[in-house]
Amino acid sequence: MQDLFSPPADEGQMPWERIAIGHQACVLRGFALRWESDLLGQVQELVQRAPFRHLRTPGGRQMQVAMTNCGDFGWYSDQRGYRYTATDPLSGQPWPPMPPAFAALAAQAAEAADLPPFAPNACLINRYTVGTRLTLHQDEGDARHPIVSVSLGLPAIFLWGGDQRADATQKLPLQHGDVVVWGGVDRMRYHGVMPVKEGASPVAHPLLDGQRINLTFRRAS
DNA sequence: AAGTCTCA
DNA sequence: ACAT
Repeated sequence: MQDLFSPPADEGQMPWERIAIGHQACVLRGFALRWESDLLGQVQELVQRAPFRHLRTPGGRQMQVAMTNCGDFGWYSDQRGYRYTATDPLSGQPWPPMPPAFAALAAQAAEAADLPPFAPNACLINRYTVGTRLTLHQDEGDARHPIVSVSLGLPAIFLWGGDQRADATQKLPLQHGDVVVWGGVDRMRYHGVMPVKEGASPVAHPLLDGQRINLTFRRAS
């Protein structure tokens, strides 16, 4: 078993690139590639304990993105509103614990983004099938800590907006292994995902067959 | 408004 | 623009 907190031996073969998208926000292209095997294996196990499901927004609409969580808290939404829960309302059981490799990736991404030490206690796992989108929104949770967002599988166009919903948006192409980090003054910026287009999966894996999987790390409180 | 529809 |  490999030490999850040490870089793999072939780290030099997996370069990444940092692109600024704000004062305290950036895209880390390819940053998650060296965790690919761990991430996919762990997500498969997590989903058996806490399956993907379509949540309802307070407006009563069903979300296109299917979601589940791991960690001490999970993001949840229903007609009563958004909140973080310690247990999965579907099972009544605590959300599955956050795998050490997840926490390590999130911490190292925040460090690579020149943000203060980050220890997430919530990981939202999103599944986008072809045609699925996510409209502009702000991430809840403790805004003193950043958001780390990991893209796996099909590519997507990330919408990166401002502090107001009506602010102009940039379209950022995200590929398998890319990580977006936003904190500090950029923590509450609106963001979303354009409808995911059909395509060939960049990696042969059941989880990524015709799908995009996104991991979003944060501190709920 | 973490959604969907309609119009220009 | 619109609703729960």
